Amino acid sequence: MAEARRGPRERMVFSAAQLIRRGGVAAAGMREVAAHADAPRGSLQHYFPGGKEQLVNEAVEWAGRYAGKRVARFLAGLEHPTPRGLFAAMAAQWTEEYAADGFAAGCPVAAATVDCAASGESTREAAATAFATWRRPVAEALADMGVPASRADALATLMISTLEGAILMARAERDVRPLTTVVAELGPLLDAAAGP
Amino acid sequence: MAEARRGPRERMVFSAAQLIRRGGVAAAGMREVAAHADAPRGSLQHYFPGGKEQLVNEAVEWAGRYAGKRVARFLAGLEHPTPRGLFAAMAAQWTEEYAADGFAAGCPVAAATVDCAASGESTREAAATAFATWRRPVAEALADMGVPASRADALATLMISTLEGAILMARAERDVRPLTTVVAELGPLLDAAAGP
DNA sequence: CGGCTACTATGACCACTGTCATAGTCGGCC
DNA sequence: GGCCGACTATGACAGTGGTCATAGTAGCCG
Repeated sequence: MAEARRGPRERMVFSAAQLIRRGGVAAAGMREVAAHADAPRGSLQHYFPGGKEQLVNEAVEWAGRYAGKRVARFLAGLEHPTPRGLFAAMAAQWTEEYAADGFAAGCPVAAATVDCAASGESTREAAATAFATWRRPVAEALADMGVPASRADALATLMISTLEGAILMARAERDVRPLTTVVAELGPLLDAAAGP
Repeated sequence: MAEARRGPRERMVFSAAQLIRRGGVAAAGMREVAAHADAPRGSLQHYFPGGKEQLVNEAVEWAGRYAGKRVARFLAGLEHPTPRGLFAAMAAQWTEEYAADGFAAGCPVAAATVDCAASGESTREAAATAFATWRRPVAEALADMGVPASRADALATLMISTLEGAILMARAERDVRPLTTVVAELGPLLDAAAGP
């Protein structure tokens, strides 16, 4: 965090994602986004002529790219890459954040899906794109670890689904238990899929 | 659905849950809830003096009880109860709804968690209670199927987490693929936990 | 009948939201 | 300098949200 060396436009997208993470799309007001990004309010209509919908969509897509890139970082941090290790690292990012900063925030893609899947078609598409952007590197990593290509994508879907749900339950319970539990329970299945 | 033989109070709680399911808590206006429930607007402040927060909390708790009771129904519908069969039935409820009515709605507990976990402490507690109310019968069912007591609760957490995440992805993609995928992938693990 | 309680009806209030219109500033480039 | 584009600043607007205040109705009880 704490990169002040970005243009105001990117900062606003980032701030939008942060605020959406906390209270959903409706709770992330345009004025608040500008304030959080230390950006002038007048710039919103300049950079995002499509209005809030455009800003939200870019925030969701940004989150998808961020999650996708994190996969490579997680893999680099594992000396002995296994499916279970990757999943544990993905979950650990959340347990660490929750331990450090509390349970205020969740996944912005999930929030946008909940708030906009029925009303905002473009935002729903952005969320679908974000999930795909996230799932692809996971599936590729699984394939590299020996998971048959036919199952890699399915297991990536399983991992992301389970992680998203565990994030939800963890926030509701204010406890990382769901996150640690799903890692422990899903681990053997994931490693078994990577072959002998 | 379509039980008009309930009191206005219960109808409003039900309608609130329905509207929260679609667009989140913020999108479910009080006036809209009353209209959806065919209930007088003036009754809102009479039955829910605690305001919207109380109404939302009751809707979330109602959803938790509903989900918990569904578990018994699913079990009754399985002639040969297995963990996988239960999970498949839970997911099938969603695939069937999505096939019949489209992907407009998700889980109200998830929506309330996303929108209120950071801002509304009482709603967060209601969501935690709802998840617990849902998880308990699942864990008990698993235990009855032969899953060791020590693992039953963990597997129930895994099932609910995975289902919630798959619901999210399915709505985003407008495709039941995530739901069917997680059932197929998680099934063997669940059945293996039920013993030989 | 009077009186009481449960419930309904309706309008007003205030805080906000996203969006727009308009004007202003700054910096480079001819 | 003069011009022009990019960006900023600010106030207004129309709409909507939840909530409150007040008044009204229905039905039962005595």
